[in-house]
Amino acid sequence: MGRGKIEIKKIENATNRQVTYSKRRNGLFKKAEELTVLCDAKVSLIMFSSTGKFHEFLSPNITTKGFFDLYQKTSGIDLWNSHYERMQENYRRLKEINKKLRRDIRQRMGGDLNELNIKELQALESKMDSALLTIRERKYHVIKGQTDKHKKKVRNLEERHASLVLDLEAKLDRQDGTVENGGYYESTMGVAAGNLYGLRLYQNQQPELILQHGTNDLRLA
Amino acid sequence: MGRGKIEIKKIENATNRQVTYSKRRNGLFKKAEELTVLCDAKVSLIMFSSTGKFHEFLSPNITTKGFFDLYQKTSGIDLWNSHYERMQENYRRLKEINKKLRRDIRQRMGGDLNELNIKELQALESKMDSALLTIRERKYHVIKGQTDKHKKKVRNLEERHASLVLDLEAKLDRQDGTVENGGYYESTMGVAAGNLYGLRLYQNQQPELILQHGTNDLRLA
DNA sequence: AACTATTTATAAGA
DNA sequence: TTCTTATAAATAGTT
Repeated sequence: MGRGKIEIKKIENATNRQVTYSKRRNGLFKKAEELTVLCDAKVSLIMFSSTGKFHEFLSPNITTKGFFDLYQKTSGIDLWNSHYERMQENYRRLKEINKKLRRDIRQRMGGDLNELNIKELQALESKMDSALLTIRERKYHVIKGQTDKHKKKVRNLEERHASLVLDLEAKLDRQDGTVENGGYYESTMGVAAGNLYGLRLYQNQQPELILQHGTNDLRLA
Repeated sequence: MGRGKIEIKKIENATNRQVTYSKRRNGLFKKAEELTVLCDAKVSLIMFSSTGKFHEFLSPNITTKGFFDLYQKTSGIDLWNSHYERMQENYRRLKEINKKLRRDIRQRMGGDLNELNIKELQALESKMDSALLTIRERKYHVIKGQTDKHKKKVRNLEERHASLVLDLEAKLDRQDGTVENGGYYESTMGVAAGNLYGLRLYQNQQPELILQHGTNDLRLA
């Protein structure tokens, strides 16, 4: 249909080919649409030119996805289930492993033991026993660590208190004050000093301080 | 293009519509193929008639799947990735659970304990302890079951042996033989009877039989 | 992109 | 369905 008849074979002239592609593409689309309307049909027409450009016609009231689903259902041709299969296989395997892990844990928690024979029971008991040992060791290790930390803290506090006491004593020394004439002493140092001495008494350490309390020599031995 | 011009709207007469569909479908296929050849294009043409029948044209050297892949890549339209996503999400979740289960087991085996604080360690120890108790109980239960079974077996054997002994005694009785003149007795019953008596001695049960051995009265009391 | 001679598709009828 | 054929539509080559 044209000025001359043409042979149906690839058009070698690229420009010519491109023009023919454009003309015939429109013709095809027009016919596809006419068929859709005239015959109430569903048509999907997708084309890629030799240069890679893509054009598509799709009957209205349907998506390309819907069309492909319909295509698969009607033709029985599988387009992408094969893509699934590896993942499905992996999923299945993972599920199986999961099941085994769960059973293992259940048994380690004392459930599902009916499945085990005497030998397996003994093995499980032995494993649990040694694991329990390790856990206990670890627990004691952690407890000891915490205790040591606390001890260190206490020791540190003690040292700081001792140094405060020294300061206090030095101050009292410089004032040449006595406990007996202590109006000033009581009012300025009262509670703090009381606590400090209280601490010393409670700790029952370095009692010399207390014993020398009555004298003016408050230095530590 | 025909005897008369037609309006492009749905053909109401079903037969007519079917005929037109058939004719135009062929025309479309022919044009699609010509385009493929003339312009070196890739064409996918899929049609469903109003009656649901499906026909397809596809340029050679490509599969429908390959075509759809190309379509997705070129158009950016996702046809089935969404199908993947749910499964991928499930897979991811399962993997996460799996990881947790493994860690749990490792900890129950005495590994990875550094991750646990003192409270968690104590909880784990307590759980393990009670589980171990259950396992031990189960083990003893199984052992007891086996022992009982063995005991029953032994008792059964004993009974059968006792009945054999009775038979033997009855036979000896009928022969009016004594153990002392026992040439015949020794040769026929020797080893078996010896074992039977041996068993009885070992069991230290019903000693009457042994005590009455010297007499002719071998019946049990 | 438009023109148009010609080929091709197809509507209606058989 | 298929064939026929008059006619509409598509388009090859040209401008």
